[in-house]
Amino acid sequence: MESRCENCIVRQFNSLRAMSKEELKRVSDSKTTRLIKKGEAIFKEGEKLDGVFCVRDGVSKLSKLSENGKDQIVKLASKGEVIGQRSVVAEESVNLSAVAVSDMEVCFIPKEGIVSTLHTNPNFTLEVLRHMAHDLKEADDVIVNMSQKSVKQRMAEAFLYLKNNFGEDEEGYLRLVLSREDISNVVGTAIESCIRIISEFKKKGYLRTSGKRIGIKDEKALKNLVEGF
Amino acid sequence: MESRCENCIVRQFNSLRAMSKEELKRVSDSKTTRLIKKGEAIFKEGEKLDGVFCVRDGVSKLSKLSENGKDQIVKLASKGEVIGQRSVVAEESVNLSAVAVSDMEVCFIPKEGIVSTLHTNPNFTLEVLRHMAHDLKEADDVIVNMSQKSVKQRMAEAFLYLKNNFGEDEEGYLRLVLSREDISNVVGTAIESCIRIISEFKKKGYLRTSGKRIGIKDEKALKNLVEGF
DNA sequence: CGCAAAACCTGATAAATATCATATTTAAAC
DNA sequence: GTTTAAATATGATATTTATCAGGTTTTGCG
Repeated sequence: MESRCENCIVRQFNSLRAMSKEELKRVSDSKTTRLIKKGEAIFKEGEKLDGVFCVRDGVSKLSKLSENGKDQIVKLASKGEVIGQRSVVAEESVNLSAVAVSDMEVCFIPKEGIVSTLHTNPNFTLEVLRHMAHDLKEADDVIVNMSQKSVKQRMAEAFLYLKNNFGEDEEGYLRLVLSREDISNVVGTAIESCIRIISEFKKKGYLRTSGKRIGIKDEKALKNLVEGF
Repeated sequence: MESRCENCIVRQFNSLRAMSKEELKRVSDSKTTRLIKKGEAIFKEGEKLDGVFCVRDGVSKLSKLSENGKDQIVKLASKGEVIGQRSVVAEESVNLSAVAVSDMEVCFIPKEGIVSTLHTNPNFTLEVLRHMAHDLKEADDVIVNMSQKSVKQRMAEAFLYLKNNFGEDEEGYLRLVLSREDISNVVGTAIESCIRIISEFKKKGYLRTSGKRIGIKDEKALKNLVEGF
C-alpha cells in the first residue's frame, strides 16, 4: 500500500496536485489512512471537521437528512475526490453526512496543512475553487432535474449516471451496487416507487437484474426517456 | 452616482473586499456600469462571459431552461452579489441565464483583472472560494427541499425567503414583486398550482395580496407548514 | 443449518400535482 | 382612452406519486 501522497495516483484527480513539493510533504507527514467498511460513516451532518478526507478507494454517499426522516443523497464521491472540503474552507460544520456504500480506503488530512496552503499558494486555492465551481454547476443541474423531471426520468438518468461514473463489471452489471433504498434516495422518491420503476424497466427490456445488481440492456431507450420521448 | 469601486458600498458584501488597493484600482478603471431594465437579460445560458457582473441595485433571477421548456430559478441575486463568477473561474460557458426581475444597475468587470488577481492574491481567491462554498451549501439545501418537501411547503418557504432576503415595503407587502410565473419557477411547480396555493393561503389568512403584490399575514403559520405541522 | 431481520416486491388505494379549458382581471400598446 | 394581449384565477379532470398492507426473497448470524 503506497503511503506517500507524493506517489499517490489519486492526487492527480484532485486539487492536491497544485501543491508544491514541500506543502505536499507536510500533508503527507500529517495524514493518516483509514479503512471504512460499507455502511460505516466517515462523518455526520452537523459535526465539526478538523480535516478533509481524500478517497483512495471505494465510494461514499453524501446525504442530508430532511425533517420527514428521509435521506437525500446529494452526491456520490469516489476515487480521487476530496470530501469535507467545503466545510473546512467555509469554517462551518458539515452540512452533509458521508457514509460508505462500498468498502473504502480514505486518507484523513488535518486541516492545518490545507488551510495554511490556502492562504499562501494561490494556485492551490484556485484549483480548489475550480473543483468547487464544478460541484456547484452539478448541484444546479440536480436542482433542475429534481424540479422538472418525472421520477421515471430521474430513475433512467440515475442508471446512466452510474454506468458513466462507475462502469460495469465483467458480466455487464453496474459496478456500483446500491440498495433500492439508496437508489430511491438519489432519485428522491419513495422506495416502492423506485422498485416499481425498476420492474417496469425490466419488463420493457431496458434493464436486467440479478439480486441487487442491475444491468443496462437498452441504453438508448433510457436516454430517450430522459430526453422526454 | 458613485463610480469608483474603492468607494462603492456593495463591495463590502462580496469578495472584492479582499483585493488590495492597487488591484481594486485596476478593476475600477476597467469596469463599466450598465443599467438593465426589468425583463432584460444580462446573459444567457451557454454564452461565454468575458467578465463578471457586480450587482449594485435591483435583483436578477438565475435560471436554467429544462427540456420541457420550463425555466427553473436556481437563485435570486441582489445588491452586492457577483454573478458570472462560477463561469469565469471554471473557464466554462455559463450554465445559467441571468434576467433582471427589477430594474438593475450592474458593473461589468472584465475577467482579466479578476483572473490575474486570482493567480496572485490568495486572500482574494480564498474569499471567492468561501462565497462559492456558501453557494454550494445553499444549492444542496435546495436539492433536499425540492425532493423532500411538498409544493405547499416549498411555497411557504419561498415567501419566508422573500421576506428575509428582500424585506417588506411600507404597507407590509414583500418588497420584491415576482410574477406568479416566476414564483412557480422558484418553487418548481406549475403556474396553476402556484396560484391555487396562493389562493388557499389567502383563505387561511396566511397571506394577503394586492395585484401582484403579496404580504405575509401569519408568518408563524407558514413556518409551521414548512416544518411539517 | 435454521431462524430472524432486513431487503425486495406487488397490489390497492389515497393524496398530491399537472394539465386542460375557460373566465376574469390587469397591464401594455396603439 | 380604447383595444389587445398578457397575467391571474378557478373548476374539472387526468396523471403521477406516495402510502399502506401484505407478501416473498435474500442475507446475516448464532
